[in-house]
Amino acid sequence: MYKLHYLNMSYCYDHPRPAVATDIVLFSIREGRLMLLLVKRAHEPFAGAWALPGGFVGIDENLETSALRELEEETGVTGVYLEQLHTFGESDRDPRGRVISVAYYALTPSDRLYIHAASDAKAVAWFALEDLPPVAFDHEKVVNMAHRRLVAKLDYSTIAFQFMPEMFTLSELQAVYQIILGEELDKRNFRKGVLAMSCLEHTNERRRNGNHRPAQLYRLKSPGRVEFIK
Amino acid sequence: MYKLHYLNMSYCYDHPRPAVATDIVLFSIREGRLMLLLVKRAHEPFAGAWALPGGFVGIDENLETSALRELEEETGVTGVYLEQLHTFGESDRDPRGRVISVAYYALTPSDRLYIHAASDAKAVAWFALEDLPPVAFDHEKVVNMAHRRLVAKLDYSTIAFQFMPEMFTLSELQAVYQIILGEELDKRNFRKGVLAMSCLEHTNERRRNGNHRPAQLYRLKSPGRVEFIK
DNA sequence: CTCACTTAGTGTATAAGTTACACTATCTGA
DNA sequence: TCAGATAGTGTAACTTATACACTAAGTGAG
Repeated sequence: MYKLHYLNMSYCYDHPRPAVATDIVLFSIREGRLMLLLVKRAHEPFAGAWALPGGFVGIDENLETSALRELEEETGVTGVYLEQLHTFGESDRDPRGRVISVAYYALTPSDRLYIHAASDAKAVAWFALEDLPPVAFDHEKVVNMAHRRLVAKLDYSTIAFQFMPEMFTLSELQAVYQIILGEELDKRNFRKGVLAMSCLEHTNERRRNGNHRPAQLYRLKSPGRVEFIK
Repeated sequence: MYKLHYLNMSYCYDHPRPAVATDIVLFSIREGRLMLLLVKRAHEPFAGAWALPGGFVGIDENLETSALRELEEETGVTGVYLEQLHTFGESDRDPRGRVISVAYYALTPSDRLYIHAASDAKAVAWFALEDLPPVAFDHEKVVNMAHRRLVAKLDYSTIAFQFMPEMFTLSELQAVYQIILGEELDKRNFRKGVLAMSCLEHTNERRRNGNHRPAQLYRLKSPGRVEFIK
C-alpha cells in the first residue's frame, strides 16, 4: 500500500519516478488518403518495428515543446498544428519499465512535408491509416484514439483546415472532408455549410489546372490558423 | 539543445526525470449548486491554501488507480465516475521543481458523499464553483477546463446521470441539468429529450414527498453507470 | 473556331428536428 | 373538500438539414 503525501516533495526524491515521454500522431492527406507518419525503430525493444515519433521529455521542457522537438528531430517535420490527445500510463506499456506517454496529434497540409529519417530513427514513412503495419508498444491504441478524435472534431470545429495549404479551392476542402469521413458529401450543402461558418474569404486568384473552368481560391479569414470552436 | 533518443533507455537512467502526479476535480451537486471538493494543504508550498486532491503516481501504479487512491486517501471519497481531462506540464507550474500533472475529473451523486480530511490534508470541503477560494498551483486553470468539459459533454453524452442516485425523478434530473448549464429548461422538451435517448427505464416506485402528486422514479436502463456516447 | 469534355458554381422544395407554450392529474394536509 | 404543490402531457411554428440537376467557364483536339 502506498503512503504518499500530496506534493510532499520527500516522495519525489525518495522514490523512483516514471519516465515521461511524448508521442505524436501526425496526420496528413496524401495521394487522396488519410495518412500518418511512422518511424522505424533502430533500438530494442521493438527494433525494426514501426512506431510513432516521440521521445522523452526534458526536465525543464514543456510538453508541447517536447512533442515538436521530437517530431522535428526524428522526421524533420516542423510547423504543424498540435493538440494534446490523451496520456497513456498503463504500468506495463513499455517492457523496459514505467513510461508514461503524453500523446499529441498533429495535422499538416500536404504541401509542407519534407521528411527525412533523423536522430536514431532508421526510416520515416507515411502510411495510409487503413493500411498500417504492426506498430510498437500500445501505439495502435493511440492511433485509434487520435483518429476518432479527428473525425469527431470535423463536425464541430474547423480543424480540417489545418490540412489545407495557404490557399485552396472549396472542392479541395470538400475532398479532404470526404477522405477523413470516408463518405461522399453533397457539393451544394457542403459549400453552404463551410461558407456559413464565415471563416473563409475568397482571394482574387483562381486555380487553373486541367481543361475546365478554374476554381476560386479561398483562404482562412483571420490571420494564422485559428480554430474557432474547441 | 536536447539530444535525446526515442526510447533509448539510457536517457531514462542518465537524466533527471520529472515527477508525475494526478489531480482530481470532483464535482457534485449540493445545495442546488455545482460544487467541487478541495483540500487544505498542510505543507509548503501553498501551505494553508486550498488545492485539488491529488498526489504522486507510484512507480507501478496506473494513472486512474493513482487518482482514485489519492482521492480516497485525502478525502475518503470512493466509487466515483472518473475520466481523464488533460495533462498539465508547464515546466514552472510547481515552485519545487518539475511536476507533470495528469488531471482527472470525477462526478459523484450527492447521496454518496461522506468526506473526511485524511492523509496530510488539513481539511476537506465542498465549494460552489462560482464561489471558489484562491487555489494553489495552476489549479484554477484545471478547474476551468474541467468545467468547460463537463458543460460540453452534457449536450452529447449521458454524463450528467453520474450525478444521480440509483433512482431519481425526471424533475430531479432536469434540476441537475439546469444547475450545470445555468439556465432554465422547458419541462416538456427536456422530458422528450431524455426519454428519446431511451437509456432510462421507470421503476414501479414513486417518490412521495411534500403535499403534491408523487413522481415516477427512473433508473438507468443498462446495469452500471454506462456512458453511451463518448 | 467550334465542339466535346471537365470541373466550378448555384437555389429550392421537403423532411427532420427544435423550440415555444398551458393545462390537467394526483397527492398532502388543513 | 378544498387549497396548494409538483407531476405529467401534445401540438403548432420555426429552424435546420437534406436531396436533388442544371448552367458556367475554362482546355484541347479536330
